[in-house]
Amino acid sequence: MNHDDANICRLMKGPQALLASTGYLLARVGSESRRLFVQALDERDLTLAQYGVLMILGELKSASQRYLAGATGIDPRNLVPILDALENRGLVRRGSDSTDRRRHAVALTPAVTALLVKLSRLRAQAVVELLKPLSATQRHQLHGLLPRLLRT
Amino acid sequence: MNHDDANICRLMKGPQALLASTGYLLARVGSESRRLFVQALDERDLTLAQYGVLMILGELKSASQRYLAGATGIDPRNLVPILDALENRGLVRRGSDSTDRRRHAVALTPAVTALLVKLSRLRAQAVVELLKPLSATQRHQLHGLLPRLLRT
DNA sequence: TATTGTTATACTCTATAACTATA
DNA sequence: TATAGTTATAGAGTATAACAATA
Repeated sequence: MNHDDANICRLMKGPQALLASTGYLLARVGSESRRLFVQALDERDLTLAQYGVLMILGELKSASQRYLAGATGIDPRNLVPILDALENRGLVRRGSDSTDRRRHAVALTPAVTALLVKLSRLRAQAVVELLKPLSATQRHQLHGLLPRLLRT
Repeated sequence: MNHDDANICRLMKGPQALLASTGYLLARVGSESRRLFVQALDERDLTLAQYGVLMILGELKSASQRYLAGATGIDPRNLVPILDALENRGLVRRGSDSTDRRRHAVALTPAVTALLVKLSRLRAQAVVELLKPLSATQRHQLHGLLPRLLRT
Protein backbone atom coordinates (compact mmCIF):
# COMPACT_ATOMS: atom_id res chain seq x y z
CA MET A 1 0.00 0.00 0.00
CA ASN A 2 0.99 3.61 -0.29
CA HIS A 3 0.84 4.02 3.45
CA ASP A 4 4.29 2.52 3.67
CA ASP A 5 6.20 5.74 3.15
CA ALA A 6 4.19 7.64 5.73
CA ASN A 7 4.48 4.83 8.28
CA ILE A 8 8.21 4.46 7.94
CA CYS A 9 8.56 8.20 8.26
CA ARG A 10 6.44 8.33 11.36
CA LEU A 11 8.32 5.54 13.06
CA MET A 12 11.87 6.56 12.28
CA LYS A 13 11.25 10.24 11.80
CA GLY A 14 13.64 10.28 8.89
CA PRO A 15 16.90 8.48 8.39
CA GLN A 16 19.69 8.44 10.89
CA ALA A 17 21.80 10.97 9.02
CA LEU A 18 19.57 13.91 9.92
CA LEU A 19 19.08 12.76 13.50
CA ALA A 20 22.85 12.67 13.98
CA SER A 21 23.30 16.43 13.75
CA THR A 22 22.33 18.46 16.79
CA GLY A 23 22.36 21.58 14.65
CA TYR A 24 19.88 20.16 12.18
CA LEU A 25 17.68 18.93 15.01
CA LEU A 26 17.67 22.36 16.62
CA ALA A 27 16.66 23.96 13.34
CA ARG A 28 13.86 21.44 12.83
CA VAL A 29 12.51 21.55 16.38
CA GLY A 30 12.81 25.34 16.30
CA SER A 31 10.64 25.49 13.21
CA GLU A 32 8.14 23.18 14.88
CA SER A 33 8.01 25.36 17.96
CA ARG A 34 7.76 28.47 15.84
CA ARG A 35 4.85 27.01 13.89
CA LEU A 36 2.91 26.09 17.04
CA PHE A 37 3.64 29.46 18.58
CA VAL A 38 2.66 31.44 15.50
CA GLN A 39 -0.55 29.47 15.27
CA ALA A 40 -1.43 30.37 18.86
CA LEU A 41 -0.54 34.04 18.43
CA ASP A 42 -2.58 34.17 15.25
CA GLU A 43 -5.75 34.17 17.33
CA ARG A 44 -4.77 37.63 18.51
CA ASP A 45 -3.43 38.75 15.14
CA LEU A 46 0.12 38.89 16.46
CA THR A 47 3.44 37.86 14.97
CA LEU A 48 6.13 36.03 16.91
CA ALA A 49 8.35 39.07 16.45
CA GLN A 50 5.64 41.41 17.70
CA TYR A 51 5.13 39.16 20.70
CA GLY A 52 8.81 39.33 21.56
CA VAL A 53 8.77 43.12 21.46
CA LEU A 54 5.68 43.30 23.70
CA MET A 55 7.19 40.93 26.26
CA ILE A 56 10.38 42.93 26.56
CA LEU A 57 8.58 46.24 26.84
CA GLY A 58 6.36 44.66 29.47
CA GLU A 59 9.42 44.41 31.69
CA LEU A 60 11.49 47.42 30.71
CA LYS A 61 8.72 49.98 30.23
CA SER A 62 10.92 51.77 27.71
CA ALA A 63 13.72 50.80 25.32
CA SER A 64 15.51 52.03 22.24
CA GLN A 65 14.90 50.26 18.96
CA ARG A 66 18.54 49.23 18.97
CA TYR A 67 18.10 47.47 22.28
CA LEU A 68 14.85 45.83 21.20
CA ALA A 69 16.59 44.52 18.12
CA GLY A 70 19.38 42.95 20.16
CA ALA A 71 17.11 41.42 22.77
CA THR A 72 14.67 39.89 20.30
CA GLY A 73 17.20 38.85 17.69
CA ILE A 74 15.34 40.91 15.10
CA ASP A 75 17.43 43.01 12.76
CA PRO A 76 16.99 46.76 13.38
CA ARG A 77 15.84 47.45 9.83
CA ASN A 78 13.21 44.69 10.03
CA LEU A 79 12.08 46.00 13.40
CA VAL A 80 10.83 49.21 11.83
CA PRO A 81 7.71 47.84 10.11
CA ILE A 82 7.04 45.61 13.12
CA LEU A 83 6.89 48.63 15.42
CA ASP A 84 4.86 50.47 12.80
CA ALA A 85 2.19 47.78 12.97
CA LEU A 86 2.16 47.75 16.77
CA GLU A 87 1.98 51.53 16.86
CA ASN A 88 -0.91 51.63 14.37
CA ARG A 89 -2.84 49.22 16.58
CA GLY A 90 -2.21 51.44 19.56
CA LEU A 91 -0.22 48.81 21.44
CA VAL A 92 3.07 50.69 21.42
CA ARG A 93 4.25 54.28 21.36
CA ARG A 94 7.42 55.78 19.93
CA GLY A 95 8.40 58.59 22.28
CA SER A 96 11.47 60.79 22.25
CA ASP A 97 14.66 60.18 24.19
CA SER A 98 15.69 63.31 26.08
CA THR A 99 19.38 62.39 26.15
CA ASP A 100 19.79 61.48 22.46
CA ARG A 101 17.50 62.91 19.84
CA ARG A 102 18.35 60.14 17.41
CA ARG A 103 16.76 57.54 19.64
CA HIS A 104 13.14 56.59 20.04
CA ALA A 105 11.96 55.60 23.49
CA VAL A 106 9.58 52.78 22.65
CA ALA A 107 7.02 51.94 25.33
CA LEU A 108 3.77 50.04 25.80
CA THR A 109 0.48 51.86 25.94
CA PRO A 110 -1.66 51.26 29.06
CA ALA A 111 -4.18 49.29 26.99
CA VAL A 112 -1.83 46.35 26.47
CA THR A 113 -1.62 44.87 29.97
CA ALA A 114 -4.82 42.86 29.57
CA LEU A 115 -3.55 41.49 26.28
CA LEU A 116 -0.27 40.36 27.82
CA VAL A 117 -2.09 38.17 30.33
CA LYS A 118 -4.03 36.41 27.58
CA LEU A 119 -0.84 35.96 25.59
CA SER A 120 0.88 34.21 28.50
CA ARG A 121 -1.93 31.66 28.56
CA LEU A 122 -1.75 31.04 24.81
CA ARG A 123 2.02 30.70 24.99
CA ALA A 124 1.83 28.22 27.86
CA GLN A 125 -0.61 26.02 25.97
CA ALA A 126 1.60 25.93 22.90
CA VAL A 127 4.64 24.95 24.97
CA VAL A 128 2.75 22.19 26.77
CA GLU A 129 1.73 20.78 23.40
CA LEU A 130 5.28 20.89 22.07
CA LEU A 131 6.95 19.38 25.14
CA LYS A 132 4.35 16.67 25.67
CA PRO A 133 6.83 13.89 24.72
CA LEU A 134 9.19 14.91 27.55
CA SER A 135 9.03 14.12 31.24
CA ALA A 136 9.05 16.96 33.76
CA THR A 137 12.72 16.33 34.45
CA GLN A 138 13.59 16.36 30.77
CA ARG A 139 11.64 19.57 30.20
CA HIS A 140 13.60 21.18 33.00
CA GLN A 141 16.88 19.91 31.56
CA LEU A 142 16.08 21.28 28.11
CA HIS A 143 15.04 24.64 29.45
CA GLY A 144 18.29 24.93 31.36
CA LEU A 145 20.44 24.24 28.32
CA LEU A 146 18.85 26.55 25.75
CA PRO A 147 19.64 29.99 27.21
CA ARG A 148 23.35 29.21 27.01
CA LEU A 149 23.06 28.96 23.24
CA LEU A 150 21.68 32.46 22.83
CA ARG A 151 24.27 35.07 22.08
CA THR A 152 24.77 37.98 19.80
CA MET B 1 28.00 56.01 26.29
CA ASN B 2 25.79 54.32 23.77
CA HIS B 3 27.53 51.01 24.31
CA ASP B 4 25.30 50.47 27.32
CA ASP B 5 22.42 48.92 25.44
CA ALA B 6 24.60 46.41 23.66
CA ASN B 7 26.44 45.46 26.83
CA ILE B 8 23.32 44.91 28.86
CA CYS B 9 21.92 42.81 26.07
CA ARG B 10 25.03 40.69 25.81
CA LEU B 11 25.16 40.06 29.55
CA MET B 12 21.50 39.29 30.23
CA LYS B 13 20.60 38.10 26.77
CA GLY B 14 17.30 39.91 26.98
CA PRO B 15 14.89 40.24 29.87
CA GLN B 16 13.64 37.32 31.90
CA ALA B 17 10.28 37.19 30.17
CA LEU B 18 11.68 35.76 26.97
CA LEU B 19 13.98 33.36 28.79
CA ALA B 20 11.03 31.93 30.70
CA SER B 21 9.39 30.23 27.74
CA THR B 22 10.97 27.03 26.46
CA GLY B 23 8.98 27.36 23.26
CA TYR B 24 10.29 30.82 22.54
CA LEU B 25 13.84 29.71 23.34
CA LEU B 26 13.57 26.78 20.96
CA ALA B 27 12.36 29.06 18.18
CA ARG B 28 15.21 31.51 18.83
CA VAL B 29 17.97 28.90 19.12
CA GLY B 30 16.54 27.11 16.10
CA SER B 31 16.83 30.30 14.06
CA GLU B 32 20.38 30.76 15.29
CA SER B 33 21.30 27.23 14.30
CA ARG B 34 19.59 27.64 10.97
CA ARG B 35 21.48 30.86 10.28
CA LEU B 36 24.87 29.31 11.06
CA PHE B 37 24.04 26.26 8.98
CA VAL B 38 22.79 28.23 6.00
CA GLN B 39 25.93 30.35 6.12
CA ALA B 40 28.12 27.23 5.99
CA LEU B 41 26.14 25.65 3.18
CA ASP B 42 26.31 28.87 1.22
CA GLU B 43 29.96 28.13 0.42
CA ARG B 44 28.70 25.25 -1.70
CA ASP B 45 25.69 27.12 -3.06
CA LEU B 46 23.32 24.87 -1.19
CA THR B 47 20.13 25.54 0.72
CA LEU B 48 19.31 23.93 4.06
CA ALA B 49 16.38 22.24 2.37
CA GLN B 50 18.57 20.95 -0.45
CA TYR B 51 21.03 19.64 2.11
CA GLY B 52 18.31 17.72 3.90
CA VAL B 53 17.25 16.07 0.67
CA LEU B 54 20.82 15.09 -0.20
CA MET B 55 21.44 13.60 3.24
CA ILE B 56 18.34 11.43 3.10
CA LEU B 57 19.06 10.21 -0.42
CA GLY B 58 22.60 9.43 0.69
CA GLU B 59 21.17 6.75 2.94
CA LEU B 60 18.12 5.55 1.07
CA LYS B 61 19.51 5.61 -2.46
CA SER B 62 15.96 6.20 -3.72
CA ALA B 63 12.79 7.75 -2.34
CA SER B 64 9.48 9.19 -3.51
CA GLN B 65 8.93 12.93 -3.28
CA ARG B 66 6.18 12.26 -0.77
CA TYR B 67 8.62 10.47 1.50
CA LEU B 68 11.27 13.13 1.09
CA ALA B 69 8.74 15.76 2.04
CA GLY B 70 7.80 13.92 5.22
CA ALA B 71 11.35 13.17 6.26
CA THR B 72 12.65 16.69 5.72
CA GLY B 73 9.61 18.57 6.95
CA ILE B 74 9.36 20.33 3.60
CA ASP B 75 5.92 20.66 2.07
CA PRO B 76 5.53 18.52 -1.09
CA ARG B 77 4.64 21.52 -3.26
CA ASN B 78 7.71 23.42 -2.08
CA LEU B 79 9.86 20.38 -2.66
CA VAL B 80 9.28 20.56 -6.41
CA PRO B 81 11.46 23.61 -7.18
CA ILE B 82 14.07 22.36 -4.71
CA LEU B 83 14.42 19.09 -6.62
CA ASP B 84 14.36 21.04 -9.89
CA ALA B 85 17.43 22.98 -8.78
CA LEU B 86 19.26 19.86 -7.61
CA GLU B 87 18.39 18.08 -10.84
CA ASN B 88 19.59 21.00 -12.97
CA ARG B 89 22.93 20.89 -11.17
CA GLY B 90 23.20 17.18 -11.85
CA LEU B 91 23.16 16.22 -8.18
CA VAL B 92 19.88 14.34 -8.28
CA ARG B 93 17.84 12.36 -10.77
CA ARG B 94 14.08 11.87 -11.01
CA GLY B 95 13.58 8.30 -12.20
CA SER B 96 10.40 6.33 -12.65
CA ASP B 97 8.85 3.99 -10.09
CA SER B 98 8.00 0.65 -11.67
CA THR B 99 5.24 -0.13 -9.15
CA ASP B 100 3.42 3.20 -9.31
CA ARG B 101 3.64 5.42 -12.33
CA ARG B 102 2.55 8.47 -10.37
CA ARG B 103 5.68 8.37 -8.27
CA HIS B 104 9.14 9.62 -9.04
CA ALA B 105 12.04 7.58 -7.72
CA VAL B 106 14.42 10.34 -6.68
CA ALA B 107 18.07 9.30 -6.35
CA LEU B 108 21.54 10.80 -6.08
CA THR B 109 23.84 10.86 -9.08
CA PRO B 110 27.26 9.21 -8.60
CA ALA B 111 28.95 12.63 -8.73
CA VAL B 112 27.56 13.68 -5.34
CA THR B 113 29.44 11.39 -2.97
CA ALA B 114 32.49 13.64 -2.83
CA LEU B 115 30.28 16.63 -2.10
CA LEU B 116 28.57 14.84 0.78
CA VAL B 117 31.88 14.34 2.55
CA LYS B 118 32.72 18.03 2.35
CA LEU B 119 29.23 18.89 3.58
CA SER B 120 29.66 16.72 6.67
CA ARG B 121 32.75 18.69 7.56
CA LEU B 122 31.00 22.05 7.09
CA ARG B 123 28.05 20.86 9.14
CA ALA B 124 30.28 19.66 11.97
CA GLN B 125 32.07 23.01 12.13
CA ALA B 126 28.79 24.92 12.33
CA VAL B 127 27.52 22.69 15.14
CA VAL B 128 30.76 23.04 17.09
CA GLU B 129 30.44 26.81 16.81
CA LEU B 130 26.83 26.76 17.99
CA LEU B 131 27.33 24.38 20.90
CA LYS B 132 30.56 25.97 22.09
CA PRO B 133 28.91 27.30 25.30
CA LEU B 134 27.97 23.75 26.38
CA SER B 135 30.08 21.07 28.03
CA ALA B 136 30.40 17.65 26.41
CA THR B 137 27.87 16.25 28.86
CA GLN B 138 25.42 19.03 28.16
CA ARG B 139 25.80 18.61 24.41
CA HIS B 140 24.98 14.93 24.81
CA GLN B 141 21.97 15.73 26.98
CA LEU B 142 20.61 18.21 24.47
CA HIS B 143 21.09 15.85 21.56
CA GLY B 144 19.21 13.14 23.42
CA LEU B 145 16.21 15.34 24.13
CA LEU B 146 15.62 16.88 20.71
CA PRO B 147 14.60 13.82 18.65
CA ARG B 148 11.66 13.24 21.00
CA LEU B 149 10.22 16.57 19.97
CA LEU B 150 10.12 15.70 16.29
CA ARG B 151 6.84 14.32 15.07
CA THR B 152 4.53 14.68 12.15
C1' DT C 1 -12.67 8.77 -4.60
C1' DA C 2 -7.88 9.29 -2.94
C1' DT C 3 -3.05 10.08 -3.90
C1' DT C 4 1.41 11.85 -6.47
C1' DG C 5 3.35 15.44 -8.42
C1' DT C 6 2.68 19.96 -10.14
C1' DT C 7 1.70 25.16 -10.97
C1' DA C 8 0.54 29.75 -9.80
C1' DT C 9 0.39 32.77 -6.23
C1' DA C 10 0.89 35.40 -1.98
C1' DC C 11 2.61 36.45 2.45
C1' DT C 12 6.25 36.47 5.85
C1' DC C 13 11.10 36.41 7.26
C1' DT C 14 15.74 37.62 6.46
C1' DA C 15 19.48 40.10 4.26
C1' DT C 16 22.14 43.74 1.04
C1' DA C 17 22.74 48.55 0.14
C1' DA C 18 22.15 53.10 0.77
C1' DC C 19 20.06 57.25 2.83
C1' DT C 20 18.94 61.15 6.99
C1' DA C 21 19.62 63.17 11.16
C1' DT C 22 21.97 63.38 14.91
C1' DA C 23 26.18 62.57 17.89
C1' DT D 1 33.65 59.54 11.70
C1' DA D 2 30.23 56.64 13.93
C1' DT D 3 25.52 55.66 15.43
C1' DA D 4 19.95 55.45 15.46
C1' DG D 5 16.43 55.02 12.63
C1' DT D 6 14.71 54.46 8.09
C1' DT D 7 13.66 52.98 3.10
C1' DA D 8 13.71 50.15 -0.96
C1' DT D 9 14.43 45.81 -2.47
C1' DA D 10 15.47 41.02 -3.23
C1' DG D 11 15.78 36.19 -1.63
C1' DA D 12 14.29 32.12 0.80
C1' DG D 13 10.58 29.86 3.54
C1' DT D 14 5.93 28.81 4.01
C1' DA D 15 0.98 28.45 2.92
C1' DT D 16 -3.79 28.58 0.12
C1' DA D 17 -6.05 26.90 -3.99
C1' DA D 18 -6.46 24.36 -7.83
C1' DC D 19 -5.02 21.05 -11.50
C1' DA D 20 -3.54 16.49 -14.39
C1' DA D 21 -2.17 11.81 -14.19
C1' DT D 22 -2.68 7.65 -11.93
C1' DA D 23 -4.31 4.37 -8.38
